[in-house]
This record gives sequence, C-alpha cells and structure tokens, in this order.
Amino acid sequence: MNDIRAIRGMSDILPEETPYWRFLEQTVSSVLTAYGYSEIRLPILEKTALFNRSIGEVTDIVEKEMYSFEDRNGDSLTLRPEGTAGCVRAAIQHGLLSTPRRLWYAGPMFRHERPQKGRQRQFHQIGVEAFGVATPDIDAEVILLSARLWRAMGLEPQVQLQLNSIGSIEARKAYKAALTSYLLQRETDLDEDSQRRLHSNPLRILDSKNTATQALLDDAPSLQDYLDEGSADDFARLCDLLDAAGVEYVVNRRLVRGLDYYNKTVFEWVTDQLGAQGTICAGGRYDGLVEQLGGKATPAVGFAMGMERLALLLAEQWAEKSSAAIHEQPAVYAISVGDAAYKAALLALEELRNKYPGVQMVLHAGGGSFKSQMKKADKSGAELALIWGEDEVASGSVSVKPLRNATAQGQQSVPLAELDSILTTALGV
RNA sequence: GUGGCCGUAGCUCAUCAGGUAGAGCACCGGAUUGUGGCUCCGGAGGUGGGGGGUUCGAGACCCCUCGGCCACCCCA
Repeated sequence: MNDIRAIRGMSDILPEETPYWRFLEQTVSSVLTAYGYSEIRLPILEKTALFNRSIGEVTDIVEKEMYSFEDRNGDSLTLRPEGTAGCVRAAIQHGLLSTPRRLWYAGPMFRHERPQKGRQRQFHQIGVEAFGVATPDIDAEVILLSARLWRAMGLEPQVQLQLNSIGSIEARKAYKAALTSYLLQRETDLDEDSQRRLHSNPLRILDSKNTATQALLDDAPSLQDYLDEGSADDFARLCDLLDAAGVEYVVNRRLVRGLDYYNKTVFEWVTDQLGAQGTICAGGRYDGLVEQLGGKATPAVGFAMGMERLALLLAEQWAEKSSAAIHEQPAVYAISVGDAAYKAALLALEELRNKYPGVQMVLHAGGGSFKSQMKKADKSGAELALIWGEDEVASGSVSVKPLRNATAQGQQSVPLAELDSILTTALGV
C-alpha cells in the first residue's frame, strides 16, 4: 500500500457519493433562500482566540480537539472547529448587525477526534444564523425551516425534534450550582466520565449515556425549576408556535449543549439510523455571543447540520433507487475510427453541446477498435452511441445506435444535418 | 484520549501443522471484415499495511507501528 494517503479522519468524497452532497447543498440553498437567508462565505482559518472566547475555554473542543498552529508571523491560528464563531466575527467586522440579519454558510470544519461512523476530523456543516431578534418567533422560524429541509430531502420519517430551554446565563449558573451540590454528595456513584464532568462541565452529565448515572438524575434538581420567568415564557411561546405550525417535538429536559455560548432555546434533530452519532442538526439561542466577541449586544439563534450524517441517511434512503437515477450518465457517447472520422465527431459534438447545453455527451478518447469503443459506450450507460467511420465521413452522415431502449428501432444512418432532430426525439430534450 | 474487532490483487474474499499466494467481479486483449450487453479463451495486476522478532523457512506465531470499522468520549 502506498504511504501517501489521506490524513486520518479526512476522507475523500468520491464520485459515487457526490450526487448526495450536491442534492443536499441544492436543497438547503433553495429552502434557505425561500426563508430570506443570505449566504456568507467565511475563512477556514481564524485566530485561535476567537474560538477560545466563544466556544468556551474548558470545552473538549478547545482543550484537545482544535487544529491550532503558529503561522509565519508567530500568530496562533486555528482551523475552525465550528462555524458560528467565524460568522459572528464577520458580521461584527462588516457591520452586518445594524438590522436583523439572516445568514447561512457551508463548509469544512476540523476537530481532532477519533473517527467513527458519522464523525470525521474534517467534516462539513451547513450553518444557519439569525441575528437581531430576541423573541421566540425567530426560534420557531429556524426550527420550521429545518423541518422543511428534512421534508424536502425525504428524511422526515427518520428524524425527531428534541427541544429544551437552558434558561438565562444567571438561571443556568444557579442550576449548575444546585446540580453540582446534589451530585457531589453522590460522587462515588457516578460513572468515571461524569465524575470528571462534575468539575469541568456539570450540565453535560445530564445527557450521559450511563444508565446508572441517568437513574441518579431522576431525583436531581430539574433544570425546568430553575428557569427564569423570561426563559420559561419564551419556551412556552415557542412550543405554542410549533404546535400551531404542526411541527412535532419532544421536550427533553436533559438536553444541553456542548458549547458555552448557548442560552434559552436549545434543540436537536436526532435519528436512530446512524448508531452513536445520531444528531444530524443542532442549535439554539446565543444571545450573549455577539457582545462577548466585541459587538453590540445582539440576540441570535442558529443551528448547524452535519453533512456527512445527512449524506449517510440519504444514501440509505436512496439505496433502493436505481443507480441510473442517482448517478449522472451521458445521453450520448461518440466513437470514431480514423483521423478524419475523429475530427468529424469532435466538431459534431461541439455543435451538439452548443445546441443542448447541460446534456452530457462524451466523446471517446484514447482510440482503440470499434469493438473496444463500443464497449466503452455501453459501460458509460449512455442512451445513444454515435458512430463515425470511413463510410460516415464519405457520406457526411453519422450512425446513431440506441443502446438501452429495447423498443427503439435499431441503428440508423443519419445525415449530419438531421442529427439535431433525431436527438431531440430520441432523448426527449 | 480509551476499548473491542480487523488489515491478502482496484473491489469482495479464499488458501495455510508455518514451506515464498488463488477465485469471483472489475480491467485489457481475442473468438470473421467497422459495433456493446450473454458466452468462451487468454492477459495484466499483490515486496500479503509497514517495521522488527521467533524459525532452516512466516501472509500465516510474537512485539511495535500505521490504517480501517464500531463503541466510549466528544459533538453536527
């Protein structure tokens, strides 16, 4: 095996997978446009301090997962581990926040984790951020919008919306203290990971997968009881709006976020089809972040979805479809033998591409016998083979041979001038 | 970062008390003169992930390392 390989966790997206990706990107783009969101394109590299200040100093992402290094000027830079921080930075820097602003972006993110299903070191997210609206109607909008995405992707039956409010910063602080004090008395009953979290990020214990720990939490103080009035009211309003819009959801009082900047509404779209990495989309409100990063205080809500995970779901969903429906195949495959014939084919295909923009027409390259070229034509999946040889050149014609359609008539010789109309009917274009 | 399983041709796999590797698919060529899909014949393709050790001899045993998958962790 060659030792020049892709870096661990940074996988190539191969030609057979790219149709899923393109479908996802096109669907997202059109749905977001329909809701009035504008695309913003952001650098992959940012100053390390941006992420330290936004994601939270004590999160695993910042502590042990970021790709950080010094550039030639000695500045500490980091490959972005998520998109929100950079988006907020750009919005502040370019004065985009003087009025409510709806933005989205897409691209690769980097975290040094152990790769597994649905988790790569270079992974891709599409993020959606709505700035400048403090009321829960905008929370409902981004959730509605995400629900529409799954519908448009045909993934609606496989996903479920989980919802919670983690309250204001102050309310969460008070709750965190209460929870910590409750759990400290039972520290030895906690699993090892949760004991560690108790001192770093106690709220993460709430979504522990350890059943004993979960049982211990049954009698723990509930986040719900610590919500400030504003958060509780907003959450009720959000639920009301979702009910009115017919969006189904499950309130999960133990749903929390891994990043520090969230407050109030948090939500996750989850699936049970992807093993351990079942969250395909997650987000929430982050009213303090803009100010924290040096902008004018601006409320905000947003979410990000994981493209790899969505692509996995789509691939499963489409598994029964024929490969022809998924993969682009040529309409025509042109072959020729002899120099004059090749030139005739070349010119004819250029003409045809002028006439039918976007229709895939492959001109055989690399020479070979008629037989070997016909094999290539067949393998390509093309509907028609166009054949040029000495006879065709001499008579100014081309042989058109249907390769798929059993009901079509056989090969026919067509004057070049009539090729247009033959193709129009044969291909239905 | 931790753990389990795994690593033989492009792909899916086989072989074997340890005696320097095979199949199917894919690829290339041929089976009458300019023509595919089926069939038949032939060909090419592997330093058995890499390195070390045990042995007369290792793909097969041991160690290390790299990589893959899944889970923990983390999180989209």
